[in-house]
Amino acid sequence: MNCRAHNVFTIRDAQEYAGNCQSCMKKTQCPAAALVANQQPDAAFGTVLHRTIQPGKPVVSAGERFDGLYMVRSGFFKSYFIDADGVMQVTGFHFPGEIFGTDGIEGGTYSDTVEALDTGSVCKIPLSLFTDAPGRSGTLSSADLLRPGHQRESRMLPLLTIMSRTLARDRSMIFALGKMCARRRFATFLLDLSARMAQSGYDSNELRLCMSRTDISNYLCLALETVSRLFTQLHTMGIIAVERRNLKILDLAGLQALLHDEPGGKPLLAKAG
Amino acid sequence: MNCRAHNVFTIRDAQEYAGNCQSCMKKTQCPAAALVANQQPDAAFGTVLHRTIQPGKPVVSAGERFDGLYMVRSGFFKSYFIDADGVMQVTGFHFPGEIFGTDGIEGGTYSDTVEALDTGSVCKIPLSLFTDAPGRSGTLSSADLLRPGHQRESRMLPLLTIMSRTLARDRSMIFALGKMCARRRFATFLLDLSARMAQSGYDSNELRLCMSRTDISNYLCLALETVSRLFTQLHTMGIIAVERRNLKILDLAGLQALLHDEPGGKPLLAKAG
DNA sequence: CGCGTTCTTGACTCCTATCAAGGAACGTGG
DNA sequence: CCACGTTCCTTGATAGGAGTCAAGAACGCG
Repeated sequence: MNCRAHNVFTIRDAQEYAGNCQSCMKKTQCPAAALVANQQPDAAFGTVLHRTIQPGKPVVSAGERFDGLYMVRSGFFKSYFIDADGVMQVTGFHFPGEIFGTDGIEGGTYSDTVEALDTGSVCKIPLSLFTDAPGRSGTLSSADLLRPGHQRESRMLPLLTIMSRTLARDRSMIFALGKMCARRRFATFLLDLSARMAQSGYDSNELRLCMSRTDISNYLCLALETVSRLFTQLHTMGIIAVERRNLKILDLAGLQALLHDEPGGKPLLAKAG
Repeated sequence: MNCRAHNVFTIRDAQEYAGNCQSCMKKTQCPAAALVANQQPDAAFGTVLHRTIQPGKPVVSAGERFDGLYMVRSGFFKSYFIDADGVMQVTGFHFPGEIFGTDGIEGGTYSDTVEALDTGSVCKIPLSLFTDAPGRSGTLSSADLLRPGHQRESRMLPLLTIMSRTLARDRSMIFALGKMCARRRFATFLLDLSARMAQSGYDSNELRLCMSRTDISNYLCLALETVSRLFTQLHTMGIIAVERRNLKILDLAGLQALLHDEPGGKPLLAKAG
């Protein structure tokens, strides 16, 4: 447990290094960076570890002991779990600047395996960074929690925010799976990818799909063939241009329109009113 | 609607009363009870409010300002939201002893409407109870968070636990919607109800379905007719006995077996291996 | 070039939604 | 007590979206 932090990088083992939040490209979006900043440099807790991952290799594996959250520094990752019957479920894709690992908080072990889709790197953020008292006052008031914009010493807030965001994401996934037909689900997926690419600093119209068709179909809970057909369908419609794993959004409005018209699609079920 | 209860109840308005956690039937399962117990009686924060709800009336409505979590004291509740296109999604049912309201934490407003299925009562637990410093030390160590059994002053832990549990529940919902055929989804639903009835202190084999077939179908994202057919199907198979909203589980093993065999059902998709 | 992996395309089947109608329970008013 | 409308639920017939089976194309790699 070394912790000579800040400017000097310290080797921990062959793979892990004490990260330098000051120089990190993602420091503006990373919740850890802010917390590390106003803490004693020599504090034993709160050491952010940097690690590089080879394509196809796991960052964490399901069942491993929980030891913190992870932030994606570079590259793309997918997470999945395998249920009792051996059925795999891809639970998400992770982009630079995003956080994963919250699934390990409660049980003490991660429930998802997260692996790199290409070469990438992550920072491990110990949970203590969010929960231990900082140098100064560490207590929270509910006002802190309810006004995220407010700049107080509420170390816990980022964690709550991360979890709430995950909750919201899961909920829209439930909605997508339950109430949307295949095409609408697919359009939602593309728009989500696009928005997150933008968030991560990429061109939102120029997607490099880093995952296989199989991954996408599993994630969207559709058959592989259905996904493939949807790619060609939207291509034919002139909404996107696809060539292998490179995708261009040609008609954003058209793509968004797919979310609202029901092309005979799935259930309408109970309308409001 | 009276409120001279326990020792001294204080009137707040026509509906709300300061709850008395000491005498509450649910105090062993309620996260608030423990926290209230070791706090100054006259503290301004942390007042748990008790409220009775008429059938069909909302406890909270989507869009309302977040003002705490709720615990079900008695009765049954359903929560739902209505999306931009006016499609309703029932997001869950809540049993005595369970908590709802976490969906309001991040945005500052609730995203779900929660309404009573029959006459019931709830306690409102202010978030401050989990976040404000108690009389004594209020700081947390990660050890507290990772060892739930440990009896330390970690007020935050219950909140994290509640959120993690919600997260886990949502995830299994995603799995159910994405990877299970209608019958398996239905069996999962019944088993879940049964387990939670037991948790709430009822007979796990004798379910009084407090929600309509429409609610169930919406929740499971199936057509109303499909749900109806499933009731009769399992009835014919001798697995359950249904009469209106009263349901008896006659063959638990048989019900559980439905989870594992694939009767031609939905996708198998990517198997592990 | 052969071979494996990934992706596309086509033909067919089946689960479940949709349409349609009939029953059963409940409340209200006569 | 019975007619009555309303709501909730069941059952049947039909149709369509997406899964499955099967084969072929495109790419990457040794």
